[in-house]
Amino acid sequence: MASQMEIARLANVSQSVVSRILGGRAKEFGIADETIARVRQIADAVNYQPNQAAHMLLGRKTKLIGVIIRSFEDPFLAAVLDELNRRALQAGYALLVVGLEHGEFNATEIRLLESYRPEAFVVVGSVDFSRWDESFLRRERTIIQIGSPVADPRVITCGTDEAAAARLIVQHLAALGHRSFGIVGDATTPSRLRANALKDALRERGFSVALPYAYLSEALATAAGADGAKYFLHDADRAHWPTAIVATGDLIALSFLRGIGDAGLEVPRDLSLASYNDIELAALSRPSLTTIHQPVRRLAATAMEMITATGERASILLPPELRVRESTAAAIAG
Amino acid sequence: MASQMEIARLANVSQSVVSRILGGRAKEFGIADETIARVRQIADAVNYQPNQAAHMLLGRKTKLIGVIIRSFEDPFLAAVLDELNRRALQAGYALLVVGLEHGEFNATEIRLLESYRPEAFVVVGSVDFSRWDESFLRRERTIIQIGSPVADPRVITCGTDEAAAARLIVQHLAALGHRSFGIVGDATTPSRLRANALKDALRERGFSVALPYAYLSEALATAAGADGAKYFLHDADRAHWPTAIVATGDLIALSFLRGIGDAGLEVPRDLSLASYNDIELAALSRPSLTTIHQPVRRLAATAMEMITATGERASILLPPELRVRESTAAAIAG
DNA sequence: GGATTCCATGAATAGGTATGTGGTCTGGTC
DNA sequence: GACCAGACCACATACCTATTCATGGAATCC
Repeated sequence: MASQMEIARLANVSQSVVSRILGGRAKEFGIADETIARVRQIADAVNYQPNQAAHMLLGRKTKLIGVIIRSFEDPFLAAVLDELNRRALQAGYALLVVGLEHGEFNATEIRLLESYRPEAFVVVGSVDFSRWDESFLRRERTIIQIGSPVADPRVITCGTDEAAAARLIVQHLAALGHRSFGIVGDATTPSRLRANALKDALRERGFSVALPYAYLSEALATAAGADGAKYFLHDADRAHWPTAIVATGDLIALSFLRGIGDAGLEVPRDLSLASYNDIELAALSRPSLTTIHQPVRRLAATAMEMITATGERASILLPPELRVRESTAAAIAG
Repeated sequence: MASQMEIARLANVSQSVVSRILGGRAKEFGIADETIARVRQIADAVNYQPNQAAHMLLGRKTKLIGVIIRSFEDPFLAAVLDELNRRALQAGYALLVVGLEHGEFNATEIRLLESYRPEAFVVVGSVDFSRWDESFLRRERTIIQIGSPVADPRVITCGTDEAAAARLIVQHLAALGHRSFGIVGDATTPSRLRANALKDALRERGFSVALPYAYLSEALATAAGADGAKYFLHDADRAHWPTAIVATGDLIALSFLRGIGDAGLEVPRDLSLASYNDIELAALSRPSLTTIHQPVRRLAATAMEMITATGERASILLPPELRVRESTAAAIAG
């Protein structure tokens, strides 16, 4: 709380000397050892801490990273945030965090963030940038997005290859003999992206996509899973039932699982279920989930490197990995 | 990015006029309508945003709240953070967030936060303040802790009544005929607090606590649940097995559930399981968890009110609520 | 017409830090 | 005894905004 000025008064030196000592440039300016020791000791005694406001005002680095997260409650995004936090602290950065209401752009929130002049922005999760304010995206400001890549050239993405992920899932399910597929998701951007990638992957292998079985609920996350289960269960025509369902996220899968189970169906006996993200609980549910693993640490680490690095920066796609667990099994003989 | 000075130059007025107009005090100073319009328009054109650094330097409100969270990955704490975020944005505050490594105090991290001079600190989750730096706790700075109350007079707590919660659980299990109890948790502060509260509640009702069955694993969260399951299963003396287990958190309970299930035991047939927090997935697991519900919104809202309010502030204890679900049932006849 | 009041705006300042420039000693050199 | 070189430090400034005080012109009044 004490300023350099106060310390200067107490030490009987000028503020500039204090600045040079505390800034670690004492030797460079040939300040007497005795003075250095005295100032250091006083600074310690009054619990000196640099005033970031003054730094910012001097046009120096703010050592702030603006984090815009789609949701705190999504365990995958939370894991990214956690790793981001770790890396940022190591690099001496503080995180100025804003969660998006309903995952949508909100000018007020972003402006609030901007007024603190963070050095870079990290968008955690997939969001629809097309609705975002041009003035936010336009400037030559580092914006790094972590999650499913969004096709926007103004944003540097650090994510996993969704097309490859979809192919992994489809290939796995096809190898188990599945021929009819369903998709459950919510109305968020990542869900949409994954649903599209899945349809592409299915088409690639010659499977026709029974469209009514691609269901993106208006509800969010866990509610979407329950909603999706209802949707599938209420279909009268059981003959057309898919034998495999892909959820666009583990939370959705877990809630879908519960909904399906409540109706007396069993996974994977009656239905195989795969999903995305590999949150911690995916391995702990019963049945455990076959899901696409996300390299959370590498994603966050890469994003932080991009921020601290100075040179060229380009979007990065990491290869996904499928963790096969209990929720997928051979299709029942038609 | 443009400053008031630049706008002033462009509009051919002094910076003070710009300040008065953009500060919404134009009328108060009787500035000509034409001037107001001109300045407003230019400010808009250059995308003016106030420089928080200058505000801070003027000794004004920083509009920053320092958030210290025990873990991003705990869904309960994440939910609190989410609600805190919502309320803070409404009040025009930004959140400067730091996650604690291993839930422990770290002077460097806190100092980083302090250098931005937040108006208040919110500690999300229960932490052991006794190990914290005196200089952080000493000053007359608002520090509000959300979660299981820690007995530290320097910190204002906003949490649920752990003693009452423990009584609710014990009463519920006792009513189901349970007479032998076990506790599973990890080595974190909230786990310890709850374990102690549970022991007190059991003692109150005259149940002796078989101490070996209060197991606080060194592992964290989900790992602790699996570890706890192993611990109980490896006990040779099945005769002394408790019929009801209380986990100190839903994540621990879910992982314990999986571990117990892998050994062929079924909840609640062979064992009743209760826990704390009522995270979203607690209702979606199979079996769903009987758990203490936390009034997340009220906790966060109350904390924010304490920050914005000016008068006296005192710790608040909210009454807990037990959500009875599938994981608890009548004890097997001894 | 000189004094008074109002109106619209300008100038100056504080706040904490880093840095370029100038100044004051001490001790040594011819 | 005048001069010089280091060694050590102080002064001044910029950064951006809110605010106090001051200024200038125009209109009003007796």
